[in-house]
Amino acid sequence: MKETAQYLLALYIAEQRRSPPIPSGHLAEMLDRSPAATTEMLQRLESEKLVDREPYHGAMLTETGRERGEELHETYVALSWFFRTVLDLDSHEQEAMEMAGLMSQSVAQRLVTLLLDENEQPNPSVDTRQDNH
Amino acid sequence: MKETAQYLLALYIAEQRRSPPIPSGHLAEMLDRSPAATTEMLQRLESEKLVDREPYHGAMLTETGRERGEELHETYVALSWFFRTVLDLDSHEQEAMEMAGLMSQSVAQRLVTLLLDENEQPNPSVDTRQDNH
DNA sequence: GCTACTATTTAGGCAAACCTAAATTATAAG
DNA sequence: CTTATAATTTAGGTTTGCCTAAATAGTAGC
Repeated sequence: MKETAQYLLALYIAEQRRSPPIPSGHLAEMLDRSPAATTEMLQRLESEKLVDREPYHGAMLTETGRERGEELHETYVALSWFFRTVLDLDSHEQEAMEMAGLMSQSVAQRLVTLLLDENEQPNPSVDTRQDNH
Repeated sequence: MKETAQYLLALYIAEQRRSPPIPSGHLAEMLDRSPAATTEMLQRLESEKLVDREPYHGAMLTETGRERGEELHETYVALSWFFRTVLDLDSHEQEAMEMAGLMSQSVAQRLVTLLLDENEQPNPSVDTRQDNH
């Protein structure tokens, strides 16, 4: 039941870029899964009242699903920032998406706080990149 | 095939504290799994030549298994340090064990490097704890 | 408004990990 | 040395998440 998070996050992100409902094929591509796997997972999420589905057209987050998706997105952004700025690693957005759903609430929350603090009063020594501008 | 890492790491840690072979029941307790699940996983690891098993007595890492276990342990230590010192979270060793096996090589490696750098020339502003001594 | 094409869903199967209960093996006590 | 107890393994089953192939629904061109 951990993989569900990835679909919620992908759906959340997709809904920011195009208007719902999001075709299952689009999610399948984002997550590198078969269309069939995506349909199946969306049905599971629907039964958990996290998404609304319009068969053959697409899916969209319910209110509850959007709340969860937003949390995941915050964590995802914080993780991406951490990978890029602290660990000096590019192109790790996919891993950030995967990990966002695997961390405990407390770790996720502290990580988000860390990013916010860092944006408020930047601390150059935290940014380990060679050339940060 | 991601859960296997946890057993390797637990076995690696157990082997530091007591002499091999490590009874499956001991691993089961460390990982909060049933004895049956542990036996099954050890058999799988054995078929992958990562552990040697002595039925009804216990298991020990092979050379290959120990290499992998050591990597996982480094990552685990770095993660524990990160949780405690950067995120100011205690009692997250269990989560560190779980996550150690889920991260990519590159992220794990950078995290370990970060810890080593930090030990060489400590940077107080990275340690976000209120009272660190 | 058909028809051909594309996208989605359904059907059927598989592998990884887990569990409980039953069987087996090891061990400790008398 | 035998037996009772404790630990481990085997047997049988479940859930999650994935896949391919077949069926179905939607859509665009004529």
